[in-house]
This record gives sequence, structure tokens and C-alpha cells, in this order.
Amino acid sequence: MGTRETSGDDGIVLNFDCDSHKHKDKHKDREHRHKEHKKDKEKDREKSKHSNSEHKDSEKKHKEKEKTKHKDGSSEKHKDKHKDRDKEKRKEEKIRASGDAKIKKEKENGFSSPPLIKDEPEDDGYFAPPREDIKPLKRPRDEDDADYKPKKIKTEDTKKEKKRKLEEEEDGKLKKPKNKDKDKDKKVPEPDNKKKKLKKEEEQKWKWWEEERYPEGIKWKFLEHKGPVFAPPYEPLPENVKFYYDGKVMKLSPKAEEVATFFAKMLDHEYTTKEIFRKNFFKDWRKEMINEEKNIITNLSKCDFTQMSQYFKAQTEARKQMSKEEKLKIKEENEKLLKEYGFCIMDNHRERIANFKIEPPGLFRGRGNHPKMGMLKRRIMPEDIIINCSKDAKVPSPPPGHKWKEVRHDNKVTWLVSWTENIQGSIKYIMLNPSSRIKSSELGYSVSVFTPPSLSNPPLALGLLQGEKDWQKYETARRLKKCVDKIRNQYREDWKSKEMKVRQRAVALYFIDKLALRAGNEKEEGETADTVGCCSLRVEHINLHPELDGQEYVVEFDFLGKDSIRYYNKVPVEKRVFKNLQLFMENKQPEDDLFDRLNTGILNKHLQDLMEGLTAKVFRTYNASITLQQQLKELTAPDENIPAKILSYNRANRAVAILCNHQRAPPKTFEKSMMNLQSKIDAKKEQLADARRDLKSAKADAKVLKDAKTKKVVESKKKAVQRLEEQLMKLEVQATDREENKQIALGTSKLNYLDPRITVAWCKKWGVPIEKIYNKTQREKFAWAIDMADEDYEF
DNA sequence: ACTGGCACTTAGCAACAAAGGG
DNA sequence: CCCTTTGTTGCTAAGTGCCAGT
Repeated sequence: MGTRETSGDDGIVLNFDCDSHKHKDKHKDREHRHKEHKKDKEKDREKSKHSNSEHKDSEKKHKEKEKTKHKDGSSEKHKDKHKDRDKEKRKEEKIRASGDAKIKKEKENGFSSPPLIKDEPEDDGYFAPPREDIKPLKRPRDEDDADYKPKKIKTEDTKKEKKRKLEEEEDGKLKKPKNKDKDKDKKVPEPDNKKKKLKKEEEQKWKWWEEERYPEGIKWKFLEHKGPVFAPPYEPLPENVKFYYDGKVMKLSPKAEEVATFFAKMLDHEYTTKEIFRKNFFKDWRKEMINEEKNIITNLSKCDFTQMSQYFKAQTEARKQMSKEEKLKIKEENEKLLKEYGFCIMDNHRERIANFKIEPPGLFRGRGNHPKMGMLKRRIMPEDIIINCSKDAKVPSPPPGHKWKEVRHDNKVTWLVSWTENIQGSIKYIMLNPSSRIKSSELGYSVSVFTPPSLSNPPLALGLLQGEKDWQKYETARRLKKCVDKIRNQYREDWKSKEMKVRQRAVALYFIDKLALRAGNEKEEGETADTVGCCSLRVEHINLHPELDGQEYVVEFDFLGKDSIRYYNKVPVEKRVFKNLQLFMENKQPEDDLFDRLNTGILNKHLQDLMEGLTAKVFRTYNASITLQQQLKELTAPDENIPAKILSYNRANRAVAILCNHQRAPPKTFEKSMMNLQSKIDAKKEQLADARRDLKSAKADAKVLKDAKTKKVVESKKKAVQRLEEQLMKLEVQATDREENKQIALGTSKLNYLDPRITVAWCKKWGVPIEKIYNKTQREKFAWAIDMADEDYEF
């Protein structure tokens, strides 16, 4: 580093030493990766040969999650494998669209067979009255939530509930206090319960809010659930479905057969042709074989799974052809399952669980060029499962003949069930559904969802566990808004720092701020696809152009980010940034870290000093939300009609999605549906022309006749024309919207980055019904915002 | 300081369900 | 009413960031 340091800086020299270690190590580690890299590059190069032009044209390519590199034309040494892979890749692109769906379908989607878990009877039992020794600590509420009335009802009441309610009434709902006292809680007598369910619901809801807010990392006081639903057991293939090895029929042992079916189900998928996939699969498959099989089956290419594959296709087909009754039956069964296992009781409130079904076994398919693709994702057994619930809750029973790995009572976490997954060794969790609030109760009478609460007061009382967190996230982003100027000035200053580390930090932060890049934690090599974020950018990921297309100091980014989605962008930057980048890149290999003295820990620590709660990802939230707000301001034309306004909204949303690089593969049927729409438009135009003609002649008649009747006709024709015009315009808007949205995914930003209050305010301001922007799930998730934001809300 | 583990958020795509057109 | 098209939900991988232990 010394060499690339600015001259004469001691600090730098010092740094250099340590750095060089780091550097070296990294370098070493990366060596072989680099090789892989090159291969990829080569592949990609070839692939993208025809149009190596930028962005637009190549977008399709990006889609496929493969790495596409432009630079580096050097490595030509790779052989056959590459070629194959290359081919595969191309194929994959295409096939992805066509083959995929089919195959997937056959996958067990769940529940043909009854869950292993045994259930317990009573519903009533669900609600375990809180023990006295457990007292809810409430967090202070600042507002009055009384307005919010849920509709659900259920279960018996508890004294606490009642009491709380009473208390509330007395106090006039405002209490903010952390815990008022639990003593108080005890006093109220309980009224009858069954009858007034409605009331009860309310109470419950209210109480729930209260109890949800605990201090100091406590997530709940009471938690009870039924445990997970396991994947249905493997059903052996019928005798007539044969597997062939080297042309000869072979009967597989059950385990080996099961794993073979996983592969067979994916046969149409391109990745079953990928070297890595096949290698990983075969290795894991062999582990499941009995010795005899191992001895015989030594070459995957000699395996013939086609009968299996056809069998599954037929099954899928059959499922599609099922009669209505059969389908209905299945549906009912699923609903029953949901009712039974899909909810838990958390602090007296019945909550929807997000993923109560354990992930079924299968072959792992990571995203992008994942080194572990094709590995066997093993079946999860009760013995792998850790159950989390409160001590006073009824512990779910494991399936007969089994036991849980562990039952714990950790109220500092939100998960109900966890297990360790075998591919990456990471922990998987069963948690609550983020959008879930009150859902219909098992009694069935509760009203569907959550009626938009009286818009009157309840300010933020509405946040539920997740909702509140969500809200907090946006509040943090708003705090950033207040000091972002200062921070920007500071990092600009830091570009001049004598310390390399500070400069790197400042430049990285600039990218994060300006381009909404992700932080870029380090990842273990060989464990995951090679993707990067800001701090983990490598020299090979950027190209510097002192001048490009008439602009000065352009940085060209090209790397794979989260989910192996390509980030490609050419950005003019300030001269100082540019010079710094040149400095950072001096004497480095392409595979070296661009910011070799920086990592997310260092960066976030610094951010924490600048503002409490500030981390790299807050910038994404902030920039996304502020962009939406600005764009809405800019794009909304007061006089436009609702569809046009919605288009404006979508455009603003799109601007954010582009900023955050939220892409999607163009829908498979995109071209077709576009054409359909166009023909609709044409038809509409014709209709309109006809109607206009009619109108004209009617007018002519009216001029002559002047009687009331003809006048009326004119009026009605006029209306018809108007109606058609509106319809046409709506269609045209739709076409524009769709076209512009071809490969942009709006959902992610809407759900995760945009302060919903901005949207709510905008809707209120322009009279756009909120349902036009948020669907039901979204409205549930953002209920707090819908409730609290008025049209003047400013992010 | 560094690392790995853990908890929780963010992500895109496929399956499924509902809506719309003939 | 059937079939296609579009919107919604489910699924689970892949990130972020904090924390404890060294």
C-alpha cells in the first residue's frame, strides 16, 4: 500500500504494514477463486459477445443470474468445460422460462399426507392465562390507541384483559407508562365472556398492543404454538416406474430412490446439466445409496430418470385435471392445517405464523453461480427442531415416536421454531407473519380483517411487533434526513484525509449514499455465489473513465450484488472521488479489494458515531423514501385523472426501484401480453372513431330537427364518446406502465424501503383510493401508516 | 480488533388464486 | 362457463448488523 499512498503520510505507512497482511491473505484466498472467475468471465464474454453494449441491450443477460463480465479479455485458456457451460448458460436463459414451471409443479407442495404432528384438542386451551408472576411490562405508549378496534374475538378472557380495559377506560386511554402496575391489573372481576365477543376482541387487541411493547429486548411474555408441520413423508414410486442404469432396469433402495426423484423432477431444468450441480448432486446421492448401489452407480450420465420424470409430469397433469370437489377438498384440508398450525398465541393475541411448514427435502439451488447447487437438502426431523415457547405454555408435542432436539424458553427472540440447515449450516426459523394482525379467528365469526380503524386518533399505537419495527426504521431514516447534509459535508472532507482508511471509508460512503449500494459484508469464499456490496467491491468491478460520452470522471460499475443480480451503472463522480479511486486501485490486481482497509464493521461504527442508529442500510431506506417523495411531487399533475395519477405514482416507485436496482426477469409472456394489450387499444380506438362518427351525425340531426329527442341522443352519444376516451386512455396508460416496468420489480421497494406514510399522504392529498396502490396484504402491513398519516405528512 | 454465530430483514421467482375475456 | 391473463401469496435464499468470545 505504501506505494499507493499519498506520499509523506506516516499514518499511511503504518497502515501499510498491517494492511499488507490482510491483503496478502485475502489475495491468497482469492487466488483460486480468481481462476474460477476467469472462467466465468470467459463464458460470459462469449455469451454476451453479440451485444456487448451496455446496459439496455444487455439487460436480458443480466437477468440470468450469471456473471457477465465485460472486461478482461485475456484468459483464453479454458477449455471444453467452459464451452459446455457456456452453452448451458444460454440454454438456461431460455429454458428458465419454459421448463421451469412444469417441473416445479411436481414438487411436493406440501401436504398430500397428513402432518405427523399430533394435535391436541382444544382450542380453548390455546389461550393460557398469563401467570401472575409474569407481568407484562408495557412500554410507554405515547398515544392513544383506544380507537383502534379489532374485530377478532376469541377465547376466553382473562382477568387481565378486562382489567386492563377498565383501566383504560378510566384513564381515558392515554396511559403511557411503562408499566402502570400490574397490581392494578389484577383487580377487575371478569364479566361473562362468551357473549360479547366483539367487545372481547377489542379488548384483546388493545391489550395485545400494550403487551407487545416490552422494554429491553423482551419480545413477549407468553408464547404458545403447535409446533411446525413437517414435510409429508416420501412415497415410494409405483413398481412400474423404472429407473435405468446404463440401459438396465434397476430397483433403487428407498432412500436412493427418493433422492433420485428430486433430480428427476428437475430434469427439464437447465441446471441439471451444469457441471457443479451434477457433481454436487451425485456426491450427495451416493451418500444415500446402499453399498450395492454405490458399486453399480458410478456415473451420473448413465442414469436414466426419464420414466420418473414422466411419472411426475403425469401426476402434475392429473392434479390439474382434478374435479372441483377434489380440489375443494384439498383446499379445505389446507385451511384446516392453517387454522391448526398457522397461528400462535403471543401475549394473549392470536398471531399468524409466516412459515409453519418445514422446508421439504430436495436439491439445493442457490441463486446465481452457486458452488453448492445440487447438494441434497436433507429432510428435517423432529430431532432437529428447537421449540421456543414460554414456560407456562403448553409445549407442542413431537410426532409420535419422536422428540424435539430441545425446548427452550427464550423471550428475547421472536422465533417459535428453529433448526439448522445442512447446506450452509445456517439456522432457519419459523416466525410470525409480518403482515399478520388479527386474522379471522377459529371461531369463524370474526370479521375478516382489520377494518381500517377509525382514522381519528390512534397515532402510532398501531404498530405491531413488526409494524412497530418497521415504523422505527423509517423514523431512523427521517433522522438521517436531518443530518444528512452534515454527513455529506463530512465525507467530502474525508476524501482529502491523510489516512487511507478514512478516505476509503468516505468514498465508500459516498457510493452508498449516492448509489444506494448495499453495505457489502464479507462472505466466506466457496460457500456462496460470488457477489459483492460496497465494502466488498473489488478492483475488477469498476472501470474508470476520465471521460466518457461527454462526461468527465465516469465510474463504470459492473458487479453481481445480492441474489446475483447484476449492478451495471455508469456514474459521473466528483473529481476527488475519481482520483481517490485511482489511488485505491494502484498496484492492485483485479481480484483485490477496492477498499482494502474497510469493512462493514468499520463503516458502521463510524456511522454510529455520526448518528445514533445509523448504519449503511439506513441510507438505502432514506434515499428510497426521499426519492419517492420528491418524485411524487414532481410527477403528479393536479389535473390528471386517477389512472394518470397512478401512473405517476408507479413512475415514482419505479425511480426508486431503479435506484435500488430491484430487477426482475421480464415475465415470460411479456411480449405476448403487450401485443394483446396493443390490440385492445386498437380495437378501442376503432370503437371510439365509430362513436365519434355517430356523435357527429347525431349532432347534425339535432341541428336540423332541434327536438328534445335528438338532443338527448346527442347527449348520450357524447357520453359514449367520453366513456370510450377514458377507457382508451386507461389502456394506453396501462401499456406505458407495463412497458416501463418490464424488468423492474416494484414490490421490494414498496414493501421494504418506502415509508408508507408518504404514499398514504399522497393518496389522501389527491383523492386516490389507497387500494389502488396497496393491496390487501400491504394495507394490513401498513395499517399503522394508513392510520396515522394525513395528507400533510412529510417524510 | 476479529471472527463466527445468531437473529432478523430483504429478495426474486414460482405456484396459486382471482379476475377477465370469449 | 371455460380458459387465459394478471395479481397475490408462498417459499426460501441471501443479505445486514450486532454481539459474545477470543
